[in-house]
Amino acid sequence: MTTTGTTTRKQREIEAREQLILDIAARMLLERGYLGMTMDLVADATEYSKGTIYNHFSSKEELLAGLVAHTGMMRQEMFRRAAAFSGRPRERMTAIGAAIDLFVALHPEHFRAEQIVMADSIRHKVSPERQHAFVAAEQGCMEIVGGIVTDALRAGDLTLPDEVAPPALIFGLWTMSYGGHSIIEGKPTLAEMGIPDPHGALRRNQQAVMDGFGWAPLTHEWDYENTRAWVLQEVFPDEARDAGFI
Amino acid sequence: MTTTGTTTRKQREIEAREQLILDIAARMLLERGYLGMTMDLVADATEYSKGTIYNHFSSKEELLAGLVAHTGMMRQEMFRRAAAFSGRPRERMTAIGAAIDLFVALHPEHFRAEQIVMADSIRHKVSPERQHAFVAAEQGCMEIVGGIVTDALRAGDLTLPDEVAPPALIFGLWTMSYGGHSIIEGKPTLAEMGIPDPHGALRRNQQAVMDGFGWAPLTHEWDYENTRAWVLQEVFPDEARDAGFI
DNA sequence: CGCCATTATTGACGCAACGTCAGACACTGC
DNA sequence: GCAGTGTCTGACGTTGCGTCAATAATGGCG
Repeated sequence: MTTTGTTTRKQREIEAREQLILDIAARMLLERGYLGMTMDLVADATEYSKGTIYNHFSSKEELLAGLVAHTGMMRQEMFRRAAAFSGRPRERMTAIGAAIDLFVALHPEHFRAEQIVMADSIRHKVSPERQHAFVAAEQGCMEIVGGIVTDALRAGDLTLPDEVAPPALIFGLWTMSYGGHSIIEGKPTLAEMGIPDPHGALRRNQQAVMDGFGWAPLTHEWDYENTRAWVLQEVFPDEARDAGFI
Repeated sequence: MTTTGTTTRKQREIEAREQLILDIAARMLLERGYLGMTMDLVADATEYSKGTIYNHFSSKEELLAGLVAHTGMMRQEMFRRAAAFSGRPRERMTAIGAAIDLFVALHPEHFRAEQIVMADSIRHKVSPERQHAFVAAEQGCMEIVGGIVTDALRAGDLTLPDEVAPPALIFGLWTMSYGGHSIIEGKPTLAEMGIPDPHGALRRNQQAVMDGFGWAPLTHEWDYENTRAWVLQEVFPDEARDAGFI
């Protein structure tokens, strides 16, 4: 038998199968919810037996955690590309916002899986290694965004009061983004409540947070919707097309 | 047999039992999570049989929805009292923030139950009546907050740009609050990420949103932490004591 | 090529939890 | 006391998670 590099044919087969399981589980989670995603159905859909599925993921919780870790890494990669956008720090933060919107559109199962996995009762069944995988992705995103804030402080575009540390500002944008996408996903009646374009409202509110901390240039001095359009076109052309954003 | 008013002894017994079931289910949901809250255990803990539990709630999902409806009504009541605080509109909005913090501290199971119930796969198993119960509570809260924004606009404390409707501003505060409490609950490692006081950071960020829309008086012109302390003491003395806030 | 050791795969099985329902039970009016 | 009405019960059918003994595939070696 020949091997290519350091991986045998068998190892590559196993890796491909793991990807297949994740893809099918993701679709099933979206279409049928957590309870509707049964290990038997996953086994059937992949055309492997239950035992084989359990060789990859030792429990249903591990499989979910695998989903979160996988999409979490993709998110970090999208953050990295967004942060590399050349422009003023607040434009780069706007690019991060665009990246999140795209990410949510392309991987709508991520937040749902994350919410389930984060519940204590589920999380303590997940192996430390896999937990570390998605915690690291989260930390990575925080650090990327933290770098943008640092650049803004250095450039003099932003001056935070003493009682507000940079991570606290990031926390504000994070909470709004997280809550916004959770609510948009969970409440189909926002339009009846007077919010016909929740995604637009979310963007406008995130700009308001930055305005509130005096992060230059302010909303009325700069067209950040234009920056966003530019980011979608230049940084994420493929993703924006796939998500139907352009 | 004698009856008091329009309710028989039996009816009152049933009502008290429903309350008992809800209390025990809430505690169990908190301590053991959604999967750990089994109908058999609820039956055991209440010292009734499973059949009797199912006379009150026709499924586990209905029981969960019952929890959400129950605490949702309590939340609406707390919003009502907070909005009645006498002060400038932005102070009253700050009072709403304090009410939410107290509510989350006193009923930590609410958001968790709500997230579970809101997943499509669960929600479509819940009876329309009970769904209406908690949608109505949500709408009620929105209307109360909407009234405060309207007052602010009338008083001239707030002027929104054309593209931002009042519900869109409320949406911003809502998403931040929802996401904030979800994240605080779900991520035990915020301190390691540089956010040692997430509740404080959340409050500061919500004030930033209002600052961002120019809602007078701005943060640097008014001590809203002081307003909050006053609200806790005057409007919610009992709740603040129970939650350990004062 | 044929043989055996090792590894991978399978699906029937044990167990736990949801929801049901036939029968036991309690209460009321006569 | 007794019939009738409404309430309560827990054993049972079903489904889904996770296991493991049996089976199949793989690969090294004479």
